[in-house]
Amino acid sequence: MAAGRAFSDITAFLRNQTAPPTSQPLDSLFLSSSTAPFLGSRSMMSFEGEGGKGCNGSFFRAFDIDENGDECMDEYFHQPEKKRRLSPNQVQFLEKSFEEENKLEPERKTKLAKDLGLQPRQVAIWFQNRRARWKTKQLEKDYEILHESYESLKANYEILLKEKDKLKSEVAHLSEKVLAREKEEGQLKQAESGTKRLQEQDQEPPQRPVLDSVSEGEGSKVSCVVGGCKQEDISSARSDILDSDSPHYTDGVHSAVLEHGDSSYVFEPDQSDMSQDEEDNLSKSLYPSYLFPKLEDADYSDPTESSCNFGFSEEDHGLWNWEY
DNA sequence: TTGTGTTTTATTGCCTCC
DNA sequence: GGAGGCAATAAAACACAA
Repeated sequence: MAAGRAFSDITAFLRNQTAPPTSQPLDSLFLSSSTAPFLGSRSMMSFEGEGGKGCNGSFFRAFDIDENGDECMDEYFHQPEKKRRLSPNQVQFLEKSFEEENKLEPERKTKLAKDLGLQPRQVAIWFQNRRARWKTKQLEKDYEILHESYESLKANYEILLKEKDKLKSEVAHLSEKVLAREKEEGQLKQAESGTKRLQEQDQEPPQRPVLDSVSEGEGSKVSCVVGGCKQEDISSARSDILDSDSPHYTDGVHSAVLEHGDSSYVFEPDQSDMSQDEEDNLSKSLYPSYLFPKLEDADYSDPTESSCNFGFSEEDHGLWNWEY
């Protein structure tokens, strides 16, 4: 490498240049305290001569001219201090060293300074600034990672928020249906009690035991009046009423709900206006276990025996067991 | 060429550690 | 108390558009 060769040649040259007796006063300047103007950086000009844009070659010119007299050199070294950038080769060398270890022990500092023809303080400053740049970069990286993580969490949060809203509106919709059902049941009971009263009025005075009339074959309607209504009669009556405006009530699910008689347990998704996909989605999104703890407590082992099966078929029960 | 923004080198002041 | 590290800052060097 020509540049590398030039670099080592110039380094050697510089090391020699600081030695001559004529530069003896300069050495004392180079070794001056940190508070004094630092002139050691002038040695760097030689590196910039390899192609550095900032090079004005004044160092060498100064020495060339120096042969003609001391005034020129004095003039050069008394001009205001100017910063000199390190050459690409010096920077490369320092970078490699930094990669190995970003802290600088005194021995390493001295060695680096010697190898590069720099003042140990310059090497220390370079490492100091390099650590600062590394820290800044690291902070930027950390920020980037955190930002990505934040964006991801935000996206998830928004999805969950939408899902929550959807569930909320479904719950509201279903609550409305439950209320409507309760209202219908109330009307039904009113109608039944009205019928009872009418039938009681039609009865003869209770001179004979009621059971006699049964034995006389009055029919099941009479026995219903005395012993309380038979379940099937009531159920069929309810079905008659409800079926008139709710055709889908005739399926097993809804009739079972009615048989249970406790409307507070009624939970009936109206799937009549949904496609199969929507039903599937609803099944997964609508019935998370935490929403309906009562259902969680119910025994689904035998839907026909359980008083808390809510009229759902066995395949329906599967919907309640999915993990949210 | 010049104005302006960025990068690099160097200083200063403060803090911690031995 | 001195050495060394760090943050903040100054200032020179550099890049680049107009």
